[in-house]
Amino acid sequence: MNDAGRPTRSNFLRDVVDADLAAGRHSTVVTRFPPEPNGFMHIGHAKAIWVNYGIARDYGGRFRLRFDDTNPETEEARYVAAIERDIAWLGCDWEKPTRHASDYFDFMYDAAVTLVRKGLAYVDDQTQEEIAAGRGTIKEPGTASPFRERPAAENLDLLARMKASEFPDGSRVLRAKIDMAAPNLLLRDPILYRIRHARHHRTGDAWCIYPLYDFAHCLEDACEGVTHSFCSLEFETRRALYDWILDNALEGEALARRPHQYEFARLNLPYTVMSKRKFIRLVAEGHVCGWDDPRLPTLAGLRRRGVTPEAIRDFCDMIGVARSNSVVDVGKLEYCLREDLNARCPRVLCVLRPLEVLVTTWEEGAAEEIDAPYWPRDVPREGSRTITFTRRIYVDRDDFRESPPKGWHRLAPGREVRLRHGYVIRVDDVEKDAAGNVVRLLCSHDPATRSGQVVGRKVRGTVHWVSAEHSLPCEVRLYDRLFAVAEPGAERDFVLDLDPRSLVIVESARIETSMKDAAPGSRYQFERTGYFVVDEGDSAPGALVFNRIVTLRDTWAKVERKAARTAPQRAVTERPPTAAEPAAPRTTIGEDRVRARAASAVLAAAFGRYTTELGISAEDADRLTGDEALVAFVDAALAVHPNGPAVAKWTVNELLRELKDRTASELPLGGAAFGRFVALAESDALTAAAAKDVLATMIRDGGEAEAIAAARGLRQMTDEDALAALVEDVLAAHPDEVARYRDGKTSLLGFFMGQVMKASRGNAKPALVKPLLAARLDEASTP
RNA sequence: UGCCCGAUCGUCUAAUGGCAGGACACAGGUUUCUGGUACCUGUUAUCUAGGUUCGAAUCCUAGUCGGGCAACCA
Repeated sequence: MNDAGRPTRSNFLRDVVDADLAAGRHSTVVTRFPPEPNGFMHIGHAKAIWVNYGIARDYGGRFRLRFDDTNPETEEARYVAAIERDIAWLGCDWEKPTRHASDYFDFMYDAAVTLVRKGLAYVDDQTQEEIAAGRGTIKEPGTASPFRERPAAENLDLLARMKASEFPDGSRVLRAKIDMAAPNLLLRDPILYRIRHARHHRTGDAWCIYPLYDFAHCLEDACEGVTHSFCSLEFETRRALYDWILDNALEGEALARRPHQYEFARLNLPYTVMSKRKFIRLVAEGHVCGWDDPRLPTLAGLRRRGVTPEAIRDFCDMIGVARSNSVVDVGKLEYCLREDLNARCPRVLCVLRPLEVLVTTWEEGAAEEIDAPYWPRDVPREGSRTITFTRRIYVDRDDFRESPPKGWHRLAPGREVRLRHGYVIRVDDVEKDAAGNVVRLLCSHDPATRSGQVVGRKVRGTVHWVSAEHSLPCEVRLYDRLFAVAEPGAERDFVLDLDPRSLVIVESARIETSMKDAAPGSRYQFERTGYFVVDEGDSAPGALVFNRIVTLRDTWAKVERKAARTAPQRAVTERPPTAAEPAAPRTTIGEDRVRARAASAVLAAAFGRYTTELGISAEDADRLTGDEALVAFVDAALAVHPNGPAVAKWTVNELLRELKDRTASELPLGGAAFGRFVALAESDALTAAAAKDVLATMIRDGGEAEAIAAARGLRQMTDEDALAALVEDVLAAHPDEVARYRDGKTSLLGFFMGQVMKASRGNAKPALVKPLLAARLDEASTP
C-alpha cells in the first residue's frame, strides 16, 4: 500500500527480485540511485528513485544514494547538496552516509590492474581520432590498435605512469581488450581510463586518471554490495559490458554475489522537456525564471509550484514500471495532486478578476462577521475563520454573463445566486462605462438566506466573493503547460514550441483578510478556482504572491468547450477509408536461411530431401535447414522415427525456441532420443500437454521419453466414465463459475477445461473432455 | 542499414498456455451552499498474417511499426 491507499503493484523488476531471493542468489536486496552531480533532479528521476527506494523498502533491504562523480570537469559540489535536498523532499530516505564513486577510485584502479595482468586490458597511445576511426561502423568491424598486443608488463608500467601523472591529457588511455569485431559497438575495446589533469570536487588533485562510466559503474555497484542495479532502457546495450567487466575483474565470493543490471522504461511526459541540456537553455535564454521555475518538471520547480511529494509518489505508483517506451498523460499527475490536495488544503475565498457588486439592500457601513468553516462537509477536519460581509463586494468577472448560455448557473441580469457562506443575491441592474464594459453590478440580497439557514427555494449556483473593504490585494500566478505541443522539438527547435500563455500573472486579485499572514509554502484551495501555494521566493507580508498548483476539475468548462465544438463550423477530421486489402499471400521463408542453404550443399540437399521425400512443408523444411547442427539432429530423429511432418512439427514448435542461444548439438538430448520422443508423442499414449511436459524435462535434463512418462504416470485417459467423473468433480468444486457460465459467460469453458486437465494431471484426452463438459454445462442452463 | 529491445482500451499497466482485469481519461447519473469532493453506471484493447494446441495476448515462423546503440559524458 502506498500513502494514497493504492496497493503496490507488482512489476517485472519485483519478479526478478522474487526469483533471486527464492533461488538463494541473494539473501537481501540492496538498490541505489546513482545520479551524476551535474544538474538538477526532475520528475523522471523521481520515478527512478521511487522504483529503487520502493523495492528496497518493500523487501526489507537497503536503498542508497551514490553520486557517480567520475567526471571532474562537469561535476560540482553544489549539485550534490541540491540533489540530496530533492531526494529527501521526495521522501526517499537513503542509508547514510551518502556514497560517492570517487570513494572507490583505489578499488577501480586495482580492478584495472587485474584486467591488465590477465591480458584483458592495454594502454593505447593512439589519438582520440585514431581510436574513433579504428572502431569501425555498424556495418564493418573495427581494426585493432597497433598497441593492442602490448605485453602485460609494459601495460602495467604505462598504467602506473599514467596514474603518476607522467603523461599529458589525452595522450594515452587504458582500453579493455574484448573484440574489435563485436556487433555491439560498445564491446570494441572500450576505454576504461583517460588522463585528465582536473581538480575533482572531492578527491582534489589526488588523481589525474579518471574511469569511464562503463568501467566504473558496475564496480561501484559491486563494491557496495548492490544486488539489483536498476537503470533506464538506454543503458540496455551497455549491460554486456557491465557483465564483462565484473566477470573478469571480480573473483570468488564477490563474483558469485555480483550485481546484475536490469533496465526499465524511463518516464516521459507530453508538453514538456526532460533533459538537462534543454533546461539549461531555457534558463539561459530567459524562457523560464531558473531551475525552480514552477513550469519546469524539475523537482525544485515542482516544489515551488506547490506540488506535494505525496502526489508525485502516488503518481509513480500509478504509472507502474515496464519495458515499453511510453508517454504518460499529465492528467494522471493532476489526478494524484487533486486527490492529495483535496484532503489537506483549507478552503478560502479569492477573487482573481474583481467585478464590483453593490448590494443595494445592505446598509451602508454595516459589516457582518461570518464564521466560515475551512473544510467542506465531506472533509472531516475542524477549523474556521471569519469573513466579513459588506455593502461593496467583489465577485469574479468570469462568474457574470450579460447573456448567459444554456445551463448557466451563475450571475446574469435578473438571476439569483448564492454567495458562498453569505446571502442569496439577485442582479437588478448592470452599470457600464462609455465603452460598454460592465463595471458594476447592482444587486439586492435576501436577508432570510444567510448561510446555514434553510432556504425555501432552490438556488442553482454558488459563487465566491470578497468584501471590498475586508480583503487584500495579492498577486496570483497562473501556470499552465510550458509547451504548446505534446512533443516539443519534434518538428523544429524546441523553444519555438513554448506556449506564451504558460504563465499568466494576475496582479489585481483580492483575497480574504484571514490570509494576511499566510506562510510561504502553505497550500490552500481557492474555492471554485484551484489549489494555490504561497510562493516561497517572492511572497511577503503585505505583498502576497500565490502560485496555482492545479485547477479544480471544471465540468462546466468542459460543457462550454463541447458546445463550442458542436457549433456549425466544427471541423470534422475524416480519414480516407482504408481499402480492405486482399489478404496477400506471403512467403515466410527466412532470408538468412536461404543464404545459408545457398552456401551449404548439406543444407540445400536436406531441404530438397525434406520437401520431396518426407512430405515436410516448404515452410517447415526452411526452418529446419538453417544450420547443419540442426539438420544432423533432425536426421538422427528421422532415422528413429521416419515421420517427416511429425518430426518437423515438434522441432519447429517446441525445439526452435531452445535454439536461440545455442545449437542443436548443445542440447542435453540427442536427435535419436528426440525421435523416440516424437514417436511416443504421436502414438496416442500421451496427451499433447503431457508430451510437452516430457519434452521440457528432456530439454532440461536429458533422458528418455518413455522413462520420464512412466515415472510421472503420464498416460492418456480415454475412458469416458472416468472423464465424466472428473468433469462432475470440477463442476461441483466451482459452483460460482458454473452459474456464471450458464448466465452467458461461455468463455469460462477454457477455465473448466483447464481445471479438468489439471485434475487429470494432464492425462485427460481433451477431445473427449470438451463435448462432455459442454454437454453438462449446457443441459442445466436450459431446464 | 549491423546489433539489441519493445508493441494489450484514447493513456499507463495487469494477466507467466485456461474468465483479457485495474487506474486515469471519456460519457451518463446520484449527492452537494465549491459546476469541487464522494458514489453509481457505461463505452473502449491483445500490431498483421500463417502455424502448434482441446484452448494462444502468452509458444513457433514471417512481416509491420516504434525505440535504443558508433563521446577520452553519465
